Amino acid sequence: MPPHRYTPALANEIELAWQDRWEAEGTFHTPNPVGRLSEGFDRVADRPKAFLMDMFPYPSGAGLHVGHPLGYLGTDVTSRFLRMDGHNVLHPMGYDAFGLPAEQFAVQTGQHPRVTTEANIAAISAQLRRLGVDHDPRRTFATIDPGYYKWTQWIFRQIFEAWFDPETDRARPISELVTELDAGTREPAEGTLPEGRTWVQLSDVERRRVVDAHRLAYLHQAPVNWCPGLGTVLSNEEVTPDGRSERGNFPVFRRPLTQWMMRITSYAERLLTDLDRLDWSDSLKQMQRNWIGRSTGARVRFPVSGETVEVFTTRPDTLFGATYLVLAPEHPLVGELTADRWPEGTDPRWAAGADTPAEAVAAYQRQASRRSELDRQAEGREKTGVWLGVTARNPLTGADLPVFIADYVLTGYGTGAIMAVPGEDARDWDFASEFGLPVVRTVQPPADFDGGAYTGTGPMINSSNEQLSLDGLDKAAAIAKVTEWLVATGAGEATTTYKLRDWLFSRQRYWGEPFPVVYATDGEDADLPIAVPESMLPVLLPDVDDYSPTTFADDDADSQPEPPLSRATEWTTVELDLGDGPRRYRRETNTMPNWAGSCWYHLRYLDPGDDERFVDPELEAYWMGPREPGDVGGVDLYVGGVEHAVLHLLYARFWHKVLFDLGHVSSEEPFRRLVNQGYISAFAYTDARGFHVPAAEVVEEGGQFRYHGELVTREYGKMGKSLKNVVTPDEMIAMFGADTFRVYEMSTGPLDQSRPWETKAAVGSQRLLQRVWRVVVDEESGAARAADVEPDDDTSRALHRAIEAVRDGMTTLRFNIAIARITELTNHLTSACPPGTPVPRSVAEALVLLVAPLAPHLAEELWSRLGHTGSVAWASFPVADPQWLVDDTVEVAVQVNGKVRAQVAVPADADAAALEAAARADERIAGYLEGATVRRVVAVPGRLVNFVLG
RNA sequence: GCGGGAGUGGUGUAACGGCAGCCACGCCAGACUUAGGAUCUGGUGCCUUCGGGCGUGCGGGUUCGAAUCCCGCCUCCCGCACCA
Repeated sequence: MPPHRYTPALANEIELAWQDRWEAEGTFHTPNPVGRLSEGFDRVADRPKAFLMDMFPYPSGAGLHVGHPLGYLGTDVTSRFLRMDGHNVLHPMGYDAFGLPAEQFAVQTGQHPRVTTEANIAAISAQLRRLGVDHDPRRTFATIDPGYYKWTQWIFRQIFEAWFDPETDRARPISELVTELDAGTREPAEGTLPEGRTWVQLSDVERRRVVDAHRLAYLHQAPVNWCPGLGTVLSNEEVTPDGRSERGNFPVFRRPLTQWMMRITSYAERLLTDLDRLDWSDSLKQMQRNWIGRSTGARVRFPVSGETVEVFTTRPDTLFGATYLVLAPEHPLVGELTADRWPEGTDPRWAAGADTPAEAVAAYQRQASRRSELDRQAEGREKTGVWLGVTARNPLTGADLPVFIADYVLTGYGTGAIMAVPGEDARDWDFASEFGLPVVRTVQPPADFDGGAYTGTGPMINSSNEQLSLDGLDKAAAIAKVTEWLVATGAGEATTTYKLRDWLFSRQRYWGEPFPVVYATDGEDADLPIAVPESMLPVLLPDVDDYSPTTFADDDADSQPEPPLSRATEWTTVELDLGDGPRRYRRETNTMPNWAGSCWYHLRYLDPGDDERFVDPELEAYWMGPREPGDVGGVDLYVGGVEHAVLHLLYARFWHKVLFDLGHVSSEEPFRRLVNQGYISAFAYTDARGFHVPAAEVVEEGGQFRYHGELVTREYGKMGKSLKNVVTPDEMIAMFGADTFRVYEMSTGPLDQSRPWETKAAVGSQRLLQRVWRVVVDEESGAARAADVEPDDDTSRALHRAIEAVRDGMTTLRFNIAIARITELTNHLTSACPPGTPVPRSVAEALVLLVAPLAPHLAEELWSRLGHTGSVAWASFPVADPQWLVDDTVEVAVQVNGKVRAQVAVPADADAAALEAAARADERIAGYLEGATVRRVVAVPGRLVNFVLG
């Protein structure tokens, strides 16, 4: 073997040396325009900025497999490209380190979660460094750092001390609400005043309750997802569709409990409409739209025995067809409406075998609360419910409508009550069939319609009386007309509703951010939260002996949450002076959910050491501010997995908008452009018993797969320990070096595409880098082959075409294209400049610059062997000379009736007439045209000629 | 059920509406070698009577021209799902 060949051993040597040098020289220190990190800013002051970010990892003990770095490498290549192309690039990395896995590990081992978490962070950080990523090491942090979560608590305080003003459609400080309430210029929001009282009549404590009910972060007793198996409550987003916990797969029950909530629903409309201003994939936007779930329709009020039941419907046009009402079992009016006894002749199906309506209702409510969502599904969609023993009056027809409760109506969506129209709604039809309720069709189904609920379109029928006629109208016209009637008679109005619910924000866990909240220990205000003053932040997480929340039997729905912090008794009670003298308080013992820390970390990268502010407004404006009026601003490229499509991304957008409203940031959105990287999947193999065998030891023989000679079955799926198919970056680096690993990982497809892993295919990337090396370095002597000679025209054309295509691939995140064009150029140079001949310096240098973002260590080494002393990371990326992008002559296809019959060479600037003449001159084409009638000639300069024969 | 996306060689993929399969893996052959999981060179969609013919899931349409645009099917992937 030649002494100076680019082998894996040499690659490793080069890589380690350059990684040390980058660190020592601070090559990837990104200067801020002002403040602590501004040293060196003059070097980049005239550059445009680019802020690139990855979704930061959770430091689990398992470390990284080859799938994890895909996105990190995508941003790294982009970051390096943009730096070379004249941007001031910010590409930081941090760790999302609070959360369940670390806590569970702590519970098992008795070791503090901080210890294991920090060890895991160190391990992953070393793995990332070995990949050669260009993160600014000064900007890294973890969400568990007190210097970070101090500001998470500070932001919570901002949200707590704010309310949403529906008139201006934005959050405002709560003090402004109090001022307006005191001045009488604003009425408290609906439902926040005690019955029959006004603001001026209230005591101080009563006023505090009213104000608290307006806050964006508020305590609320409501049905929540209680998971006895985990000993904690969960957000809707953390519960799977079959009613189990996303983590641990335990049953989840709906239980009324007092918990912290965040009023994200106030932002539903803005979260929805601002999606249009973002550069995100359509599918991702659609997922958020579906989650927000906007529906337009009407509220309609139905009188029921002295009360009013308000329903939400998207089909007010079918009001003539409403034949009964259904309330959710948890609806607040159920108790009041329930009749004392069953009327004569009550249908036994409606009474469910109970002696009185109250008994039937109580039994049904109990059953509904205990039934997990899973049970509901297991029973299919069979409709159940009971009658309350009362009827409502249809405001339009005056008809009596029996009022039921049933669990197919959900509390928390719309008004938690519906008008049932069995003729046009499948669920209502099923219920009506089950309970023998009448059906009135109000939309004419087509002649061949074979029964059931008709949900299609058609002219209105059976919809007329002395008050109103909708007959013959189409859906839109009928909705408009009936809505007008509802408003005129006071029976309802048009409205919009959302599927999005407020965000359940407290958890009964140890390993999370403590709330900066205390309560008085006695008095009538003892249940009212008080925010800990800014000066007392952070509220540090205390040490405890036992990290586990009290858990219960999976199915113990009646159990009560007992957070671990409630056992830290010397922490939970505290004497503070909050302005009115020292007083004893008890601390909030819930902690924040895992999502809190990731809601704002993009802002903290701008200067994680700032102890005065959560972010310097000047830095925020520079790195994230809008580029022109109306621009949303935000991170320029955010890359991460699609699994965060609704949870993290919705929460982070919400927090960012609150901070925007309160004037703390100038950007309206956190992430301007977002790309979901694909997944790397892998083959796994099972033996005859169905057990997984080590994938690395399986060999293919004639289309069959064998493990130690034994026939095995191939499966395709995730990479995982249990499937015995994990490949780690460390293994790849040992086998090939980090640069080969990077190039291979980037060469297998566009960044957003999923792809299968195939370790042995990486030799292709290895060969490419070896050829690049050989073009620049003489393998025998180790000397650079570059010489000051002019490249020939073919080489210049190959070079400049490659430059153009590589730039395109880099900006569109299609690194596979960039690598393919680099390969073509390299292959050209390999044959144009065989060993022993000189390589034009301008071409060799350009090649090194082209590969630098992809294989940075190799590029640094070659750049220095070419005589440069500075880092290639800061060299200028080549720009294509347009002169070399066009050929003097081009080969043009000649078609006859759309089929290619010949190639002719013509000058590149030949016009249509010249093209046609050249084509006709071709012998073969002349043969085709002879004796035929040419009906039409299409000649596209530079592309082709097509003769259409008659 | 509703919504979104995708179907191209044995594999990963590439093609401003303009010569389908760039670049790789694999495979075949050769060179250099004591050897090769090294390196280099060439070949590799299918059929063929060697003229050519057929090929981008299937069927239609628009167009001089369709992998690409439109319509209808089929298959696969993802998300949501009793949301009134």
